[in-house]
Amino acid sequence: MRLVIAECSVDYQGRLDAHLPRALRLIMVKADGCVAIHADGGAYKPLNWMNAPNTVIEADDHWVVTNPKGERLTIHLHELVSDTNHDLGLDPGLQKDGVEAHLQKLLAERPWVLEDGLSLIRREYPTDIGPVDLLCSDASGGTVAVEVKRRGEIDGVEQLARYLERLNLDSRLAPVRGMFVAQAIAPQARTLADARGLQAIEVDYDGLRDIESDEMTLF
Amino acid sequence: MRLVIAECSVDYQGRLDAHLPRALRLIMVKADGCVAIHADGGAYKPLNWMNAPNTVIEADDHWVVTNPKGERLTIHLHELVSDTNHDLGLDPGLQKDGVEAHLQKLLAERPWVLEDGLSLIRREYPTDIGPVDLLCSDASGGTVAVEVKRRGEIDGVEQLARYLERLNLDSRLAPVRGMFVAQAIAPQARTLADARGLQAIEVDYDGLRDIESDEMTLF
DNA sequence: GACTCTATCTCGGTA
DNA sequence: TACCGAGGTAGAGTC
Repeated sequence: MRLVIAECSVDYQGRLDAHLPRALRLIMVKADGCVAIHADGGAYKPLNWMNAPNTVIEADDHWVVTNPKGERLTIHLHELVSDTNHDLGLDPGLQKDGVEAHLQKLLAERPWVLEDGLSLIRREYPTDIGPVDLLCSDASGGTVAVEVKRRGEIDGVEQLARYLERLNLDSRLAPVRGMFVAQAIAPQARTLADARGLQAIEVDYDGLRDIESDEMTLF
Repeated sequence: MRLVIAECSVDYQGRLDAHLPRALRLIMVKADGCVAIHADGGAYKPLNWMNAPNTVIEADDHWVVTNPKGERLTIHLHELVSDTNHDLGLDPGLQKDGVEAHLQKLLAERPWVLEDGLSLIRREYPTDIGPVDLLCSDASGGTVAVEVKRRGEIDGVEQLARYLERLNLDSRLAPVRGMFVAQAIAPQARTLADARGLQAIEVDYDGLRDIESDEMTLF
């Protein structure tokens, strides 16, 4: 990773046009070639950047970064303060826990915690407007579409309603009822779910994980 | 801006739990106190971060960054390679051109490019769930609600449908038809627009700008 | 402060 | 590859 501190001005032409007036900034060039221009504030987002894959052409007083999509970043270097380089090697990567994917997986493995007798037909059941998180069948053979969210907001309820509309056009599945599942459901989301005739269920993520680890220790 | 290159491992507990195994990385601390941990690849997004406002407590072999929301980032420093500091000062900021606001302005000035005979009633026409981008009247005196997006996705169609529902409650306007306009419309958004009886129209931003500059040179 | 919507969103998954 | 949805979305504007 190359770190350059320099007085610079920058122009970007690509998905939009943008210009940075002359000022002292950090220019970060990573091993994969991506370039980011940072000011001394404003969270982690750079002022300007160019992602890999790209080509950097370096002249005395300016760099031109281009990519295959035809975007172009031009950095004019007015005064160089510092220029260092460190080989960091490959990163082992981030381990995450507690996101929607994991919650969905936990529920797919034990749908009966949502309702007695519920069993999984398929995860990510496809429709022509996108996949339904879980398609299940209930104790009496009816079909249930389940939308899983980490936080249950109004968007998610609408998403589920859209899917149901589509699924109910399929005579092999109809009638399908909807179940909105989240770790926490906002009051407005619950109200909308009620109005649309959808069940809204809060689940305890840590509780599910405990069930998982209990099941693991059985074997 | 402080730049630390170090062999480190990192833990984040907050909106989710995340862990970074030991490796060589860049730790960037900006003047406003925000912290970002970068690997030598992977675009501009850091592996882990903590935005301002926060508090950094620095011990010999580890840092603890906490914020008022109760999130916590712990950085264990195993081996320090480099530690530098530069005062960059305030940044004059980025100047942008070509975002949704501009596209909306271009269309407001010449709605007839969307449909022959279309004329503007008002931009940002208010409803009780938010403003409609453009409210227009067509050649036969009917009312048209236009939603403008840079990229047309399913959310935008849903947004337009909600506005129409509201507008059609107003007997002075009803019936109002909907027009979904974007530089590029996703297939699923088009499908949903069709199902909702909404027109989906792609417009050429550069073409609109050319018309604008042509009009400018006429005067 | 709360709500809404944009974004050069980024990033991961999948067909 | 293109497309879709999630995100510790962040950030800006409005009420």
